[in-house]
Amino acid sequence: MPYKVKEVADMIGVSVRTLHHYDKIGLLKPEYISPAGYRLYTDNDLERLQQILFFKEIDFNLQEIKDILDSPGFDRKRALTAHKELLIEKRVRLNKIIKSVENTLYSIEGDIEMNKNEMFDAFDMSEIKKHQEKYAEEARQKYGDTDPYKESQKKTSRYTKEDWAVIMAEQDENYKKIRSLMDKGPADPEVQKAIRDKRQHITDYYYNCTPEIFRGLGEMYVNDPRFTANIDKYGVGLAKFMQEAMQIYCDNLEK
Amino acid sequence: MPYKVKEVADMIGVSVRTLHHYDKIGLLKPEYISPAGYRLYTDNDLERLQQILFFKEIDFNLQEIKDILDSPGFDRKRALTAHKELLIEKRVRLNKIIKSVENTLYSIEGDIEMNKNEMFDAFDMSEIKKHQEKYAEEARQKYGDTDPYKESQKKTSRYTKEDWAVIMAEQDENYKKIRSLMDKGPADPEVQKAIRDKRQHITDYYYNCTPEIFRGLGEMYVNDPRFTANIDKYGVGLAKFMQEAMQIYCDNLEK
DNA sequence: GTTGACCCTAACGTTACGTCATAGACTATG
DNA sequence: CATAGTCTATGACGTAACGTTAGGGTCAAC
Repeated sequence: MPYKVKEVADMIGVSVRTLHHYDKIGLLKPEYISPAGYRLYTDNDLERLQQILFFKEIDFNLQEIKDILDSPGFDRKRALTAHKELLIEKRVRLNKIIKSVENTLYSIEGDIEMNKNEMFDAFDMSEIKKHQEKYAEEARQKYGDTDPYKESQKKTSRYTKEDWAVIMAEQDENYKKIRSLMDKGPADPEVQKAIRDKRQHITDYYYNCTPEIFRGLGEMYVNDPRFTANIDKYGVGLAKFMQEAMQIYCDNLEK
Repeated sequence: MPYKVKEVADMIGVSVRTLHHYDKIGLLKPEYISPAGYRLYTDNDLERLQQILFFKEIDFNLQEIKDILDSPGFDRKRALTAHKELLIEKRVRLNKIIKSVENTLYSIEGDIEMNKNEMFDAFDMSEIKKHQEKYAEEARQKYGDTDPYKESQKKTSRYTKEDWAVIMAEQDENYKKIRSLMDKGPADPEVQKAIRDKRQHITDYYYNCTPEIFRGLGEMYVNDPRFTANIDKYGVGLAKFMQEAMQIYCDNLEK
């Protein structure tokens, strides 16, 4: 009981033309063809179509999808990881744009003509460099000229002022969340989840934060007074608490 | 001292071909043409180009940009407001996608095969159709009914399960934040900022929340026991506190 | 007076389909 | 069983915003 084009189209929510197209470019050829030349799709075909839509949704183009689905040894994990980075960048950018639109709106509301320079400051890259330089020296001492450091430099060099606002806000939220959970103890599931988010945050925006690095970072939170001071702004003892939670988190990873 | 194509291109960061294209479609015609037929751009032209790039950045197409820049009475505020909605929707979707990719990654890491239904539940395809309908509808009635309820219905009908998760999480954060600020009093700047966020949240995801409506909403928080109970889950007295803060917020708006 | 960098127009290529146009296949009903 | 209505097929042109040759002038410098 195979399905005809329109049945598939209605079931999955694509157009008939799309199926024709996928057939033509060899991305999805129906398993059977009726004597009259009708395309007859099986459940296998539907599954493949689902896969196609999944990859399309995350912005692969059709050729890439074909490559992915057709090569058996394809490294999906790496592809997805790489792609996730792109998506994050996209989101950072989108946030920036929304902010910019909001600002323009506020300025219109307030009848204050936004001058063009201000309007385009949002898209200015040079501003950021200064901000970056400020931390560069410090970071070099801490991390040395290691890979994570370089990777971070590469990534952060692409961020704008607005990106930083978003990143900082996220970090801020995270600290606050963890502080609010301090009385539950460092091993609490919610705390551990927040710690995982913290590591994810670092990986997303700075560099691939391995467990070893993450553990080391925790150590610094208590051993480097600058870190401690910075974190304890959110609550006395937070730095120490985070270090403990991070250690537990890393221990659990190794099991 | 006008600029030639390549100079403009290098200065602003677009391709020469793009300038040719904009010229051809009448979006940006250089103020002068040299005897040899060279395009010669003035500072005015550069300014217009900046404007073009701004609107392009926020995803208007070239025809729309032309309309905006060429009609003096164009209502920028409405255009931007409408556009912001689209961007928010885009972000909600993007978040959903990132989550899905992350889940896929986790499942790969954990060697747990994610079943296909789970994998694709996230991508409700009917959603896409609605999105298309929305464009047609918007074009037809431009700005028809302002009834907040209908607007909200229209908006929320487009949200998927995943969207709701994001929206609810935001709301949750907001309540928690305000609760944590309760001892500062309802007029505190931080509280007022959170209240503004609250209103923005409503406007973003539900309907255009005017000050009058917002004030009325505050009243309901204390007068409708269902609201009160729901909000006071976050902390006893929060509903009352929010109502006071919202009142102060609205009072300040009127000044 | 010739190089090399720059300018022009014209026109086809790209992506992922949408949208006809034309014509055959299948199903239900009178 | 003829006919209407729905579905199927294959072209083939249209879309958006340019990229990319191709073929041929222009200009300042050496």
